[in-house]
Amino acid sequence: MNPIGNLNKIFESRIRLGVMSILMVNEEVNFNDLKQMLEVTDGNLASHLNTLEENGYLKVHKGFIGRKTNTTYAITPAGEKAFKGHLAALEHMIKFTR
Amino acid sequence: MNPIGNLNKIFESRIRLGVMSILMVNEEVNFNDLKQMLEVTDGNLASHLNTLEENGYLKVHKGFIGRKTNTTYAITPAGEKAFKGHLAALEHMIKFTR
DNA sequence: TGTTTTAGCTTTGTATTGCAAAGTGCTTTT
DNA sequence: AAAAGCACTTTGCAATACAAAGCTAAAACA
Repeated sequence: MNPIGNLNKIFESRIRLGVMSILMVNEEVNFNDLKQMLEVTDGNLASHLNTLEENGYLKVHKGFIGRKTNTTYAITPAGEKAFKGHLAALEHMIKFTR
Repeated sequence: MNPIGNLNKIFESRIRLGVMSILMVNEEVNFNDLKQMLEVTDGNLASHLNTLEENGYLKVHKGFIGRKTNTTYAITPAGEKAFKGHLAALEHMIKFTR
């Protein structure tokens, strides 16, 4: 009945939506690449990554390339489940409009 | 490249998304029915309807049923175009994740 | 060796948004 | 006459978004 009842509040942000969809197709992506793909400021991206991590949807890996720091982000199983649920809700809503 | 570049800012709100998807399948719907379908407070709904109207996505018709007021809402051509564009962007994003 | 740049943040400040609750005016129902 | 419903508007607060600035450590450059 309610076409929006199953949408996930966390994924109402365009940036968080973008992060998740990028990480669904790329096993892990570093901070800078995400920043460039989404065309956002670094502070803004960092805070969205933070809320995704706080919700258990993302895991962070602080590593190195050679001796240069390289922080990568990847989706957790919980994140994948939540995101797929959200996409299903969106698809349902879209079908509802036909 | 950017999976979220074509999303419409106006439709990032779950309630506005809900209003639009309801009005895509129902030619016109009155205030109270929208309120019940979306399970929101009247003030909250009114303000979202207002922003949709301000953006030219909705037209409002203040009429009567008998002698009782009945305000109905319907999508404008611009609203339909914008919403379809947003759905296309969402579908594109969803496909991107496969 | 000193200076600048880059990566990845955190902090700060502002502006916008979301929302509930209360108030309003008109009408209908009881 | 009183209560309730409809369709709002207003108020006020809390959460959010975002840019900009600051910050640390390492790297690249001169």
